Amino acid sequence: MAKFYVTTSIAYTNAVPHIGYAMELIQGDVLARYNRQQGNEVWYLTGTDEHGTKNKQAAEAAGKEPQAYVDEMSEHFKKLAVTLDVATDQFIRTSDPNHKKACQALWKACEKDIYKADYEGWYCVGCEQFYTEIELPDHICPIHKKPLDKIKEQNYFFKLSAYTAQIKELIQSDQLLIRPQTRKNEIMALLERGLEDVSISRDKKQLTWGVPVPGDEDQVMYVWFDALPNYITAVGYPDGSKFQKYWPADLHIIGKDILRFHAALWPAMLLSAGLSLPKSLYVHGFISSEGHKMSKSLGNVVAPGDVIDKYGVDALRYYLLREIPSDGDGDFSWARMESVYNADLANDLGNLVQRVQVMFTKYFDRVIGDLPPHSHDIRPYQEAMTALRFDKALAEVWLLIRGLNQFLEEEKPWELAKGDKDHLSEVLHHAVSDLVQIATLLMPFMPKTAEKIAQTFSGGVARAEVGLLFPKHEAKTEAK
RNA sequence: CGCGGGGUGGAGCAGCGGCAGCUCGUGUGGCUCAUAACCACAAGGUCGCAGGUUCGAGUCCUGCCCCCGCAACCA
Repeated sequence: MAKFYVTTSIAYTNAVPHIGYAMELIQGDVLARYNRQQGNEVWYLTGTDEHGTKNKQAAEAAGKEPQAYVDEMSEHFKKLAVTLDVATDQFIRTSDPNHKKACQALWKACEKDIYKADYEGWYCVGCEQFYTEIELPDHICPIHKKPLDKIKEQNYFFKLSAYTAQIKELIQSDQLLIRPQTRKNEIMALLERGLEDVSISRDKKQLTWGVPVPGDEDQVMYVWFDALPNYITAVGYPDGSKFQKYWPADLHIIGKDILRFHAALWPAMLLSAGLSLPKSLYVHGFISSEGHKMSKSLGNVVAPGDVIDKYGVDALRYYLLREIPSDGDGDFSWARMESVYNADLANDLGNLVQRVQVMFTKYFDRVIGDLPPHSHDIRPYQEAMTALRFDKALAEVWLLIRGLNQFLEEEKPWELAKGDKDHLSEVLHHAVSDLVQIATLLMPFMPKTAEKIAQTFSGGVARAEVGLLFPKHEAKTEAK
């Protein structure tokens, strides 16, 4: 039995969860469930990133103490996972005392690559944050409309530059596998230019809400140096037994915006500390809404809960996994959601399950009995899963679903029912066998739906009481 | 010359050197087991523009136009 340790990125708690984080959680869940199904020993980790200036500001804006604020925000993310039917094994919070202690241990393990130097930057007192020359060339804070101060302070730096060659080699050779390929290319281009040392701490005057640098009370860790280690502190770094068992992670699921942290800084930290590197990164894209970047001012931000209320959890999962390309950016639109729900879920799949169930009920008084073996070659599905192409895997399942609808059309069981009962039985048993196989393939993607299909034909009996999988949406609206 | 993604029938996408394909929508027909569902057929594309390579180019090369992200603490 192999182990499979998969993580999502940890969500930043300065805002409520949106659909992008939901997608990441769901993608992780698909892989976790798929691996459990294969008999692997899975550890699926997610959590929240709770330190840093922005969290502190968000807390102040909400009139709360930072800890109270992140406690509350973290709950939103935990609840989202439950709502989405995402079965995580662990939820880590970077404000956990254990995490902080382990971060400090990692800092010490990296100490040979840490040195003190002057950091100079443009600082906004209002934001409590540094901006780069490139971000704000005019040195005016866009939020506070005030000139930035040029501040010079002593910080700790990490010798990231020293690891450029080594990391380049590890990524090039796929020892640290980055998928999709285009993201690997992107990071290789960055490595080609060379990595620069990075500041990994802030003066406590600028950043109070974070993990103290061990042995220096005046300095607090830069949030990434505290966030990235969650993947090892969660499982018990430095000396927990789970750490021995699960590290290195098999896969980190991340968004494209944080690729460089995971493909450069994180590996360098691990190398410095003498630890193994994660085996692979999977980088998903962004979701736009109605063709535009989601933004509050445009009013097109999609809350996962709204979609679930209208269409149900599995429909949201299906949309995010099938309609958003697994290797790039995608778009969410309500019209498309409606279309996908009706066409793929209600008409193709839901109706198919229903018609087979009804025929057993009508023609055989519900009795199914034993089933013939599954008949379909699922290698294309498996290949898509291995390649992390959730969209393609689902497309393969839908080929089976459409194929079964066609099969019924060709065999015309409703006509066989008038005479050839033997052949009728054969045809319908084949149909149920197919549906059970389809349910198995769908399980990682839509666990509730898969379960319902299995139940509909469980115990050798067709069970009408399980009900429709995806009631037509018009009906649902009228019922409200 | 900052980096990257993209422009293919009404809509959303696949194809990435060899007869332009899929889903939705539309039209016609079939069927009646089914959630007015399912199945078949059809209409609809000078594959962003201009050059080039090739026996042959959405597919490779060059230039241009247009959209969309990112630019080192927004998944």
